[in-house]
Amino acid sequence: MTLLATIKDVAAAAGVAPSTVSRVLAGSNRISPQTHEKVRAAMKELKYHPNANARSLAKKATHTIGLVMARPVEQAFANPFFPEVMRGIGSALYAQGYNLILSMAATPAEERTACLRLLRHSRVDGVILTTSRIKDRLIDDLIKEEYPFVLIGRAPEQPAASWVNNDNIAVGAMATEHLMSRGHRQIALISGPPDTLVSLDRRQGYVDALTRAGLPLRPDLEVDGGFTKEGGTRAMHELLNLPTPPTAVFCIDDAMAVGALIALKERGKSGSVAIVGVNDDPLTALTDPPLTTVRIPVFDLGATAATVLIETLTGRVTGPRQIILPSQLVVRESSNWTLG
Amino acid sequence: MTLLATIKDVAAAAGVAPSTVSRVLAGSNRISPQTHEKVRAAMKELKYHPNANARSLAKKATHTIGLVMARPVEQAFANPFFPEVMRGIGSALYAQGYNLILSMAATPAEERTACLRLLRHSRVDGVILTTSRIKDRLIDDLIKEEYPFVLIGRAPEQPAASWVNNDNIAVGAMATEHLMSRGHRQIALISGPPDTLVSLDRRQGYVDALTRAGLPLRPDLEVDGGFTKEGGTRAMHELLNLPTPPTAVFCIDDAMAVGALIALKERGKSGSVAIVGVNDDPLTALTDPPLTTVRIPVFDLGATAATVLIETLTGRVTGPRQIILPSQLVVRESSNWTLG
DNA sequence: ATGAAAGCGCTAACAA
DNA sequence: TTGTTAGCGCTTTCAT
Repeated sequence: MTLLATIKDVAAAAGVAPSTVSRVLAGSNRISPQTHEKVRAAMKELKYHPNANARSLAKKATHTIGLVMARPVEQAFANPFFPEVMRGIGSALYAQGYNLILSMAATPAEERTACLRLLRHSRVDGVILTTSRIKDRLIDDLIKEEYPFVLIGRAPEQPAASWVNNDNIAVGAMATEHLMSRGHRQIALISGPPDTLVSLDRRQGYVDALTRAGLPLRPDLEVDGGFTKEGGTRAMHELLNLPTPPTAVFCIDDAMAVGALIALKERGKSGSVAIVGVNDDPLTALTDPPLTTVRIPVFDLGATAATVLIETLTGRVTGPRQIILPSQLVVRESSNWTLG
Repeated sequence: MTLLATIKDVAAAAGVAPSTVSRVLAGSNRISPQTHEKVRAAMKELKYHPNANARSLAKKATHTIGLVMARPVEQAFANPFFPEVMRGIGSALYAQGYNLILSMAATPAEERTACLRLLRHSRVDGVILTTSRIKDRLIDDLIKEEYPFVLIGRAPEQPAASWVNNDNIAVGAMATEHLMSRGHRQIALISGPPDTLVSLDRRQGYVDALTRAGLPLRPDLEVDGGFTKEGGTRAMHELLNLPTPPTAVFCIDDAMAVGALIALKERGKSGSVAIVGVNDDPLTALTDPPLTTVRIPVFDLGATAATVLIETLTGRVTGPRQIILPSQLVVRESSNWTLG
């Protein structure tokens, strides 16, 4: 602390000009081996470390990206999606020497102001968003103000946006087809709010699969579970109260699937209704019964988003990039039996 | 993007000097209402946003703190402790207008370099560490270089360090006493590596409780589960293979407790050995059987650490602060029966 | 209450 | 290959 050495101190100690030190720092090749050596020695001697703020100011770039996550408290981090996506982002950034500023917002409004603040104050060079809303004011703002960003999800109304997403329609189809292959015909859907794209897309896959199989859609079999465990429990009870309850349920997220399992247990019906979730949360392998689920490449989603953003920032890539990553069905006991 | 307005632009537009604009920005009172108004108007007009880097450079403070987490991949974020502690930190920082730079390291060595880099390059004003090792080189460095930091955990060898911790000894005692109250006398311990303080402290509570009750310590009943689910399963199998197996097991973390439950299920012994975990991971309520656990105030741990760090940075508090937060037993079915 | 001017530590032409 | 000289955008004495 006390008083850190500056580039001038190093220059003086090495008997060169500050700009020469700067060149050494930047790894310029237009520098003689001898001076390079002298400068390096002076740096070591003085324990010199370049000041990132000064550099950012001069270069108009921070080498930092922002990650903004808007989650109501109850969902927050209970859902392991977010930690895992962060790990992916972190690993890509680390590999490229970038830093990560994390901002956790409780509401979309907070998210918007926090995100714009980071960008406008030049604290970050670009941002990664995990929004999933169909209509997003923040995205409009980012495009209007020309800030670089990458979405984890997709933005149907904004063709100019870069994003990386998993194949949510395929996810829904995979889960539903798996259940049909086990003889089910009355397959319910526990989904999330209809203004989220994940929810819509996974439902679409469900609808597609049923339609292809010539099965009718039953609106009474579609319930919103709000992406929470409790919501899943509530939704499952609702379904069980139906005159003709489903024999299988596709839950578009593990948390709700786990909630559904609880409801079944409460009704003494464990194992009599097939359940499929999505995400492959590490703990779902040990639910009772172990949960069949569709594994999303969450880590890769994060890593890819970060990579795309950095490529955009460095100009290695121009124009929007849109990438879809594949998912994979993991069959466990909660659905692995045949109806009848 | 294009070209952002600077303080000079605002000054020109308002017909004042840049320093005056700066004063408005800083909320100085030595400024007339009229000029204040003029300046505010110009800012709005020009969509002015102060540049954080320039400010940091001039003020030698970033208003940003760093959070460095070292976790081998397998533990990483599977353990909900980290997301939750981050939420706590985030909420306190948000309230004070601070930013958070997150750095995820895979090894202690990476953690050390990443942390020191953040500080030395003046990217952050201070850091929060979640280390739990007894002897930590990073902490020595931080103290030597006089960087502000707060630990989540404790640092017995460094009385000058600020930290916030939960009452781990009480945690161990609580769990053990609960098991004794249900008639158990052969109580095993599945712990973590002996070089982590959490592990040692929770074991200490276990030892204390047994000793107070006049029960002997049986070294064969103490197994290292490495803080992972798989480790817990392995450890439980080991215990079950003993000539005199335990009737109850205190696992110092939920992940291992869940692993232990799996081992019991694999051996067809579910419900015949009492299990207690620590953390109250949201998903443990739905294990089979639901897990008794000690709830740690994880969010508060994070929020308090952030608050203490900011108080240190702003000089509101000087000298080390050391805070212990209480935990709470949550009895569920995995242990709630009496040995007969 | 306000302005002028000198930095904060680094980069980037432009010269030499 | 190296040095000189302006900035980058903001804060902060020191005057007035």
